Amino acid sequence: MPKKKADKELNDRAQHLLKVLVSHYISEGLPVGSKTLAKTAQMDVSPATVRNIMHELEDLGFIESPHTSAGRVPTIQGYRFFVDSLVESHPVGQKKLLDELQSQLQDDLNTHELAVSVSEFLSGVTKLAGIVTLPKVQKITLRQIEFIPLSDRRVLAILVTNDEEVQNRILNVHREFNIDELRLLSNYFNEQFSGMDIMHVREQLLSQMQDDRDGMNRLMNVAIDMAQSLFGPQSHEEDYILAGQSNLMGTDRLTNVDKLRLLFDAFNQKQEILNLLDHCVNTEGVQIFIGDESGYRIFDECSVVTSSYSIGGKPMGVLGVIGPTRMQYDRVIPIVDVTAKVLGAVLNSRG
Amino acid sequence: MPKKKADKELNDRAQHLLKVLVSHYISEGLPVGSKTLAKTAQMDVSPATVRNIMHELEDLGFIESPHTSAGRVPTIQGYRFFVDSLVESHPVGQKKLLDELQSQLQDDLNTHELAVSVSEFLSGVTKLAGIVTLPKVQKITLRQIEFIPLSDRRVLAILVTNDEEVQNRILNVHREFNIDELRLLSNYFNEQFSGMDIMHVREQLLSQMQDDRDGMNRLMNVAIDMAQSLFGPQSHEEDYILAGQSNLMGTDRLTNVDKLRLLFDAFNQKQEILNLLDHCVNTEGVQIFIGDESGYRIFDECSVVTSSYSIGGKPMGVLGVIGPTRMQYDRVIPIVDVTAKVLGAVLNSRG
DNA sequence: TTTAGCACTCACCCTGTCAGAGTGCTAGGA
DNA sequence: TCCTAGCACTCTGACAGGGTGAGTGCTAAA
Repeated sequence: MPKKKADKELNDRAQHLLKVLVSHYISEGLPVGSKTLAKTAQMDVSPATVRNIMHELEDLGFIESPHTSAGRVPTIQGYRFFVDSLVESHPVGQKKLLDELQSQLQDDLNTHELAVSVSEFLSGVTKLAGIVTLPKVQKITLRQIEFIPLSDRRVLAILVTNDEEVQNRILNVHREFNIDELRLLSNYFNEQFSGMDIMHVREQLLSQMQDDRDGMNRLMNVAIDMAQSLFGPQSHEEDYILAGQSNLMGTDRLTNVDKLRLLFDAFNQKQEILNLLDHCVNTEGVQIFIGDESGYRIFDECSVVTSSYSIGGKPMGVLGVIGPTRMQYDRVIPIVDVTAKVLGAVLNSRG
Repeated sequence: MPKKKADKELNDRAQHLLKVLVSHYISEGLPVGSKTLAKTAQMDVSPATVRNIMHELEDLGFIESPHTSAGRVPTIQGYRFFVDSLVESHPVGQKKLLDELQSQLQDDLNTHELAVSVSEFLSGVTKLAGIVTLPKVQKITLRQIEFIPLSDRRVLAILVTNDEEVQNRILNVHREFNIDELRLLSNYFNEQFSGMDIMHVREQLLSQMQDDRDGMNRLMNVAIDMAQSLFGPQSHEEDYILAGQSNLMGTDRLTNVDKLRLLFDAFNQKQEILNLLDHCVNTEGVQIFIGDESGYRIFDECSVVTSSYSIGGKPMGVLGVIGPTRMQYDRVIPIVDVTAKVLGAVLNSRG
């Protein structure tokens, strides 16, 4: 039985102390000293012993002292250990939580409104910033299409997809079309493609393009011309819903105005945040980025807790919360987890 | 010639000193003392004289001292005087500004995108928060309408109005309609009402309701049923566009986290801000609220500079900036003014 | 009416002191 | 070999005291 400390391993006692320390620091926000820790840990060891162990923990990089004679504070690695050791720690209260969320999600919300509700729920219940990406609907079923002529060789296309979602796009076309031509065209589209997956529509139209175009009727030619821009990849104007940003103000060391400002600017520009969230979408379960683990400097002092939600077993989007590194992970993690499942369920039930 | 000071009036010298004091405070951010003021004002008077006048100004409530021996700081009333005395002060640089703005406003922006651009322009050029309300289009011309059946006795109505704006509404109807019925209905609507003002459509339909319904055909009856919910007052989901909120962080005394937080919460809830902006919409020219003049506590430490913009001579919306009380009014006011005019012009040119 | 001078008042900065908390180290005990 | 008690040391934060500088109010003279 090798009692000699393995360089990267912690014995049970050290692990326990580390957990207690992180937990204590999270709740109090002050560096934790050996005396306090010895008392809190309920282990019947003296502060001196605790000091020795803390020294070890510091050597291993789990904790650090802000200065010579303050207590110790968890490092990112320390938080990481703490978080990883939280396995289904607080499943309590989830039932109540679930009810609360369900009651907020009324039936007649569209997807966007649903995301807003969920984001506000997350932010409200965690007192952090909530974030919900709109579902990346990969399977878009075309239901109906209408064309309306605008001035200047532009045509407004209205796509009704997936029962209730409506998309409007303006197409620049090479000549004027009158109403009757466009009606013919929309009839053609609706007859040929209604109920089909939008990707299929595109592929089909494009493959026909390979064939001899002269052999086709005029309508078909126009349809092909339009297909590219009509069914091409779309850019949502709003890709995620953020709520409760102001909860991040004045929390902890985020009082630092410059940091906060960077963060808020990032929220507005969205791109960096989206990159991070995109990475999460295909990961099962709750994912946690602590401090700069995310690889984005903006989140230096923050942690991001996310979970992807699924429709029909396929992950379609991400939700989560953003808060200071020193957040109540034991509470937040199950909340994010359950919320993702509820949102998935709601979206599923709509077929 | 009454040289005795009228209780509420300031002689030229005092006015000048007040202006210089405010201006100096705005640029430096520090309380202004008598010596500094005497030097800056270029009036060839001694600091002692200046002190006497400052005392007067303090009695009249234009300035105040933060504590016994700091210089003086403008009160809200002082700012108000300063601002009111700025008549067309800095018309310079407007040409350049105008060009810059024009170049940013590309032709193919829809109204929403236009508002975003303008808001970002305002925030970028003033380094404050920019705000633009979406035009309150009172004259909505119906161009085309389509109905699409959804499940559960619901019908999706798509209204194309004013050439390019598209609105989607879900109607709860009393029975199922099939596609053909709905097509008949939309044909009826399009034939009868296309090109008409939407208010007229509603009135006309409602007035017909007074008549004997039994005497009408079935289609007409359905149309009347739908009219109420279809053409009723709508609620925009996004009523104004805010940009550069983060510019408000760390400015001056807004470092106060709680204040800032209140402000950001107000931005999110929108209602209070909208109330304020609504008051401005029917006012000609630039309007300025300094500190709590707006009547909203959230803006205690802020000033709001707005101007309404018009389409066809009728004010349709409001734009402006929000910043700390100590902002460069002489620069900001003409910017807001010109921007409103440009936006109006752009919207007008679209007919 | 203006100016110069003077005494006074604060806010701010720097310094020193002190208590409290926490540590590292060492020596003794289990 | 591990744990513990004790001791000396360090650092922070709060507090008090003194000096400085900017600014004021008042008064008396020009």
